Amino acid sequence: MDIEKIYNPADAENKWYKYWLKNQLFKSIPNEKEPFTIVIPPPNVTGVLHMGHMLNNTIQDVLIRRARMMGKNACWVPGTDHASIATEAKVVAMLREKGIKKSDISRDEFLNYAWEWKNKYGGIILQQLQKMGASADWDRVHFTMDENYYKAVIKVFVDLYDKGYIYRGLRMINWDCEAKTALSNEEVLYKEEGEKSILYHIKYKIKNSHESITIATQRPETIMGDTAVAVNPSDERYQHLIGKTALVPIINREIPIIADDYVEKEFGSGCLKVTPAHDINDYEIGKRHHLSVIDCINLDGTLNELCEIPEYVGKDRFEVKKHIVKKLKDEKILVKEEEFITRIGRSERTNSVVEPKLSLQWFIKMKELSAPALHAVENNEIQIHPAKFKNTYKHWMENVRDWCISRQLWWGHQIPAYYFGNGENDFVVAETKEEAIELIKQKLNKTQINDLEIKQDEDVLDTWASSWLWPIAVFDGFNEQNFDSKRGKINKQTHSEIAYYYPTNVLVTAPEILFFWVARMVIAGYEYLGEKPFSDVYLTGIVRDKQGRKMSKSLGNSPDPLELINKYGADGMRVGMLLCSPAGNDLPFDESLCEQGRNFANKIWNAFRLIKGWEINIEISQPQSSKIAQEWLDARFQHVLINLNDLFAKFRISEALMATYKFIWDDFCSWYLEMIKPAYLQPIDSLTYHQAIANLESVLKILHPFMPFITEEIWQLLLERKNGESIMVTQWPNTTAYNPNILQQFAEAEEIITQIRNYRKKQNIPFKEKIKIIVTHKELLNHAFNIIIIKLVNADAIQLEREKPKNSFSFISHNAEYFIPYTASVDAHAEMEKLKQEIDYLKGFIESVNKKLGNEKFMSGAPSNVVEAEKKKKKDAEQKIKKYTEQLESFL
RNA sequence: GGGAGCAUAGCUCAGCUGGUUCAGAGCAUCUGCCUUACAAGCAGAGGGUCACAGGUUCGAAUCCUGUUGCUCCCA
Repeated sequence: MDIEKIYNPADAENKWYKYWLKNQLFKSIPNEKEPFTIVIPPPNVTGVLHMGHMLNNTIQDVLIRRARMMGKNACWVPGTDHASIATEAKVVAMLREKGIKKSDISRDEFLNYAWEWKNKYGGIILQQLQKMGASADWDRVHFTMDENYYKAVIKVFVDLYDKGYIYRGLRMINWDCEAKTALSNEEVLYKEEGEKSILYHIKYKIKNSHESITIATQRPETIMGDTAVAVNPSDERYQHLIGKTALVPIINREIPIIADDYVEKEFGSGCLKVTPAHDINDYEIGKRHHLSVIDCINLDGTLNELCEIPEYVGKDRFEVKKHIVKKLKDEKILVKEEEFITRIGRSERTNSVVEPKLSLQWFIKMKELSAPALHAVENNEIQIHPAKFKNTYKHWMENVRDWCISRQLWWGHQIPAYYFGNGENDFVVAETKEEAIELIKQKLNKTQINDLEIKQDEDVLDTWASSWLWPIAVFDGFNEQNFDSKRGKINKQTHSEIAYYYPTNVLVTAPEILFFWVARMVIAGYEYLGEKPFSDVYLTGIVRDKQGRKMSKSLGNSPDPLELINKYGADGMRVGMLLCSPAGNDLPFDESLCEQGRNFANKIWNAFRLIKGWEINIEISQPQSSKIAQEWLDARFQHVLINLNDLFAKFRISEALMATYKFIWDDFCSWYLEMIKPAYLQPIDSLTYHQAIANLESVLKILHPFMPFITEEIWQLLLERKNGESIMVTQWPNTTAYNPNILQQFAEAEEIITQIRNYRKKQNIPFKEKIKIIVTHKELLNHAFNIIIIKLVNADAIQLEREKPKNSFSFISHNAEYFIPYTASVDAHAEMEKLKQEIDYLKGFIESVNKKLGNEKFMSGAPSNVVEAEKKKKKDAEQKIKKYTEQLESFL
């Protein structure tokens, strides 16, 4: 067979991915096997594959492929997330390019465009995942706005409302005046270095007094919303003013001067104007002091009539700011302008300055609902890897806040609340309009309500309020037949898919969404099934560039994963990704890691090429060296396999890969293949050949989860395979008892070989030149690996001689002394110097051991095995000294 | 401001309840080699006051305290 010298991944990848699909090897349907389930963290439909996805999905694929080989019914459910805000922004931008404004079209028209957009671009990322070899069951693709999923989300809203967990309440929210939407905290960005702003010191007159008080603010445009002035209760400067009344400049409204601990004495003038409608802290102060709330800014950022200054009404907040500063200056009320650095919140999407705003929003009460989720992690029912995130999770859960779930957007699940009047309670919550009408009738005690105009809430739900149902909804867990709407629970046993796949096994995701998503899935799982959604949570690292910056589209510092795949192969890329990714740590990604992966692929390819290139001669019998090699490799493989299984169990994926890597490169290629390799152009015996093939097959199996393509390619070429067969459905090797002695013997041989190779190198003895090895102890002739030593260092034999040979290089390995007669002139002086140094070192070593052994406290305090070990160290060192001394003497 | 975590070789990290797995791995670097599977390779080598300062102990990278520096979360 003519095999390419260099592995070419592109062809193999296409070929085998198609083959896997064609033979439905990723497909999972419930059967008698034990399930192993992973639900994908659904990527945004707006997304294209980035390095974070790559890492995340590679890990999932590794886990799922291994589980499949372990004989489980492996089910990896793929899908995407509708990403309310991000997608709506994309669609709005797309429309803008076409010259269409969102405000000019109806909700339905907009949604048509949005669906069109989703259908066109929403699947790209899933196709990209196929390039990296994702073995997901593509018949199970889900989308958070699929018909059934949508219904589930609405059902859950209604259910939680009926259970009393959902309420409508006034809250200070982050408002994006440009996008006219509420933002969650995580959608508000702050520049790391802060932003320059000006702190204005403004004089407020005191009522019935000639005195005034100077407040400091960076938002003079909100003074018309002031309802108090606050000072620190311990601030001596202002003691006498507490309880008096101040006058808001320009409009002269009377407001109290109050004392509150929140005020920092050192900041600004130590005196704070309180504007509860426009600042979150002020809002809290306002609540403590029962202040009124004057909301003088409109949703679009313009001022309204509540500001009491007609010329400002309808003007933008920033424009008003300019006017007001000028006016205050003119009236000499503005006494100081001070530059300072502050954190200004900006909308992630529009970059506009976020306006804190009081608004009626929908909330989920979290305290009670989340209690089981807290306990599940506390008592390790759900394990988080790495465990250090357990604390973070606990802390968040213990201080959980109510969840604002409404978003002022169109793309998403429209809130199923129906209003029939302007009163605060003139609404009902129902899954359909028809049901809503029935409820309204009941509420109003009427049989006909034709005259009423019924309007559904305009807002949609936070995206997380749909994706938190993901592990249940992808199995259609909320369908009518199995959802007990009286209890608000899913009947697990009557639902074949849920009963089989739920709870899933592992969730692989980024630590950033531990709360937004992971915690909430756990909450939903316990609420609807009384059970956790997954047993293990594997938190990946965050992929960063070499400078430690997070990879992001805006920075443009993320390499295109598809290009990396083109360059290094999907397998190479996967290895590169995994090599640098211990769980939960940042991983500074570097392309050279993929290169390492590619090189590794090539290494295996060439091992295959070597074995396949051998010519078999059935006449010859197996040499002893190959027999030993096989025995050793068997033991070594078992040793590694046990370790590997353990690492997988602990989710130490990058270490598992490294263990596999080292086994293949060092043990299999560097040692085993060299041990059995026939002399140049010589044929190999049949037994060794077939053992080598079988060994390579085992190697490919443990490598398959990491490098699916090349392992399939070689596996298929290695032996004749039937159509439809694949390495991915072969059985993961079993662990069996193994002989640890042979590992020890190999370690000894390895040391001897290394010593001899070093000697050759130092003396410049070419490998072709045979050397002689002499021992003086008969039992050394019995070492099992002697035959291998002879082969690998090209010696003619290991000979026994009665006398220690003079004029020889000698070394000690595991208390055995070996001699190699000098072949050329050797610098005797240098050799003696080296021996002397070695002896000096050993003497010092013995000295330190003696100190320990002479220490009575050590002798009585340390366990006996430690004392024994010290004694042995001493003895070994003494023997070495003796031998070196003899050698030294042989030079004289 | 509150909380959590981290600091070990040039880089990325292992190192469990203190003691032969105790200072380790991979990459990078350096030195020889285009040796007959692989130069995307082979054979070797160098490289660390385990952040700093104390303490506990017969014994500390490991436990305790403090200091410094970094990261994350919440406000």
